[in-house]
Amino acid sequence: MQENLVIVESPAKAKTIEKFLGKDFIVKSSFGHIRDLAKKDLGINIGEGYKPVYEIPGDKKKVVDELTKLAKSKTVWLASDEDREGEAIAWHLTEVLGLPVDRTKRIVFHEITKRAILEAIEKPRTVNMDLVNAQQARRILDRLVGFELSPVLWKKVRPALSAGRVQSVAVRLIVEREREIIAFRSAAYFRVVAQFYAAGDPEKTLFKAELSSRFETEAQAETFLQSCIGATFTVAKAEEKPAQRYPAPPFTTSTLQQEAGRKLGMSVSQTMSVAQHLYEQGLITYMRTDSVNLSQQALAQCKEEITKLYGEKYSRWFNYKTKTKGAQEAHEAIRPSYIERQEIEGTPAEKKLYDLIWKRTVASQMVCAELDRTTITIDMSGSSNQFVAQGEVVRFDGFLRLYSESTDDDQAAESGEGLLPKLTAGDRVLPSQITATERFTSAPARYNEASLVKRLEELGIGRPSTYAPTITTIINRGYVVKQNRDGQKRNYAQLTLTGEKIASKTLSENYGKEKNRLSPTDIGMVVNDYLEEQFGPIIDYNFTASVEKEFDRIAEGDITWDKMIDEFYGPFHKMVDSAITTQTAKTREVRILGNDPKTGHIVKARIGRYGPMVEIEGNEGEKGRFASLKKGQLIESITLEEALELFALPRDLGQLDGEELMVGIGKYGPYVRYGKSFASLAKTDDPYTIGYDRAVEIVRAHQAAAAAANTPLKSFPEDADMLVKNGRYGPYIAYKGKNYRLPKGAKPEELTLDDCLKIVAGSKK
DNA sequence: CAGTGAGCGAGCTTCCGCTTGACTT
Repeated sequence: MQENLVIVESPAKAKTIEKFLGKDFIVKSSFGHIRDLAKKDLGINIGEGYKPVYEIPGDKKKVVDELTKLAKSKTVWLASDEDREGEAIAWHLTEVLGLPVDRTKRIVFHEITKRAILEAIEKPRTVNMDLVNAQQARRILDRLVGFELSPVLWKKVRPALSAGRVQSVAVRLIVEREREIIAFRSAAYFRVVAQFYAAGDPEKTLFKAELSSRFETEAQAETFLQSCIGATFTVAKAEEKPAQRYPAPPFTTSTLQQEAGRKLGMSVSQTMSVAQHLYEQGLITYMRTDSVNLSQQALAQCKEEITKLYGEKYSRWFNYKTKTKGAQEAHEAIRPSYIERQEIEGTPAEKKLYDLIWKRTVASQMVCAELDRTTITIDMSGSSNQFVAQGEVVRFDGFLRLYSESTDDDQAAESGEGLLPKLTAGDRVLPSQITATERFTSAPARYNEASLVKRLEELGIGRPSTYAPTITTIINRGYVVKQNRDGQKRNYAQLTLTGEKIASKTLSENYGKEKNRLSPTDIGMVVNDYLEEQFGPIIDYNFTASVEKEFDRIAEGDITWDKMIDEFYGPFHKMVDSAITTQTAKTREVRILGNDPKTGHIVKARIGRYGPMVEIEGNEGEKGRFASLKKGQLIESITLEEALELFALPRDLGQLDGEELMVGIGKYGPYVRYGKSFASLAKTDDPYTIGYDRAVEIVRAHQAAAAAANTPLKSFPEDADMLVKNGRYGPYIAYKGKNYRLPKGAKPEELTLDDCLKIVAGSKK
């Protein structure tokens, strides 16, 4: 019979720790928070000093019952995480389990190693109420903001919307980036690159050098190329500087999300779900962390592994310090549980993510890469312009042997050059070719999920456990869409000087192609503008940082939580009152796009009953024509041309089997209609351009699928009511008007009537 | 379910952070 009960937050952690502690200890998990503010209403008694009303959510009752039972006969050790939230969990446990706060043992450790845990057991403390109060203040403030702002939006904009300290800033970032893009005007310029070789080099080995100035027009570029004819080129300066490159620190939640996005193309929530699997199998440490710290044990294992793989000179013992604003460091960095395990079994995604974590962790303990950076500056006769060649040579690879971090900046790759010839000042070089290429300044990039997380983290907004859910929320509320955009074609000019001849040609390229980028919707923009206007201080980028400072003061015991909340709530509630009594948000604002060239009537855009739309006004007393905007189009930025295109639907494609074939966009996306049946277009089909043949193909496939869906996978002569069908979520059982899912691993074709009846009976609770 | 472009109005929606499964026809 165990004498001791240790309570941690995560069940996987409980299992590990139980092994370390021996049979006098039973280790259980609270599964995170066990109590929260009442779900209904505000859950805060404002008149009674903001007294919180706590309740145990339905799905936590079972855990709490079990813990309560176990706690009765044992010494309880509260081992929730060492941060504000963890301290609050410990306190809620004392309250709910009826334990004395001043005598219950509270222990903490930030690495899950036997030594760390045994040490923690040696020196228990008690619950730190100042820290708990800081958490209560955080919780109450978030509830006040969320539950007072959201109803204002229901009233002034549209029902079921939401606002909050974190999500509203996330939306704001995306809206402001979009406005930068809308306001951006691309400018063309000419960039000149020469291919030189050293005079007297029999091999004529070419190297590239770029002109330090750029030209605004093609004429200027051409004049410059003319001036190159017959000019002499002399090395003015050749510098070689040693440089070092450092490995990146081990992964936190945010950096893991970024790298998995860039290198593996995984979404933020995919990354978290795969990481969760790895964690549950004991393969990696906890995946929701803001710490870059590695345990002594992990450091030692890295050293051993690096020495084994590459030799001791590649190893460097280095522990990183977390710089992130508001980091709470309750855990280690995300690393393999056992560094010596270089590969794992699992799904392809699990293997790839594990490999990424393994490499990043081990590389963080490797020595710097040693580089030589060479810069050669070249003068030309008759001109003050200079060409500059830059080269980088890796003298010693160090950590690069294993891992190199990706960047968000696609253009960085363009500039990296290799080896340059050995040259000294005064050396002559000869141009083999000089080209002037038209380039264009580009608008700032839209955020993707990971770069948004990165930005939020920099601002200290949100926590590792909320990054993925925050993105889901702003998408679900319809504030933001994640989508791909096709690139557009554009032409650019290129002038090439070879010998004494300048050739000119026009080339074309694609630009602006985007994958999984976030952009605001019209509603997102309206809500953002409204919040900015009425609640500016709350969605200020520094709001979280400034309240965090207050929470820290509460944690230090300098101020009381209720006073802090009171000082916040007074002015905040005034803003709410004034917002409710003043004008509504600008949901009905109309933007005039121009005139329809066919009728001369005004074309305008606004938010209608069914979302954003464009309208061509009708004649006096007549209705106009309406069309919905496409996903990703905005009232603020749609052009007349784009608007007119939207009226091309529905399109008549001709006849099939004596029925009309029409293509349109309905509530459920693009469709082709034949007679009374509808078939959805594939994602890759464009309703504006789809042809007759492809439409027929879709109709035929739809007819075949409909026929297949009506044929059951399996039926039984003994019982006509029992059918195994194929549905959206795979095979299922249909029996007397109800559907039942198959147990995991069941093969539909092998099921007997008896099996099916058992499944039906078993699913009834 | 498959084109629409007001205004009678019940009752509902909502926050952030901790943690995992359960479950969708």
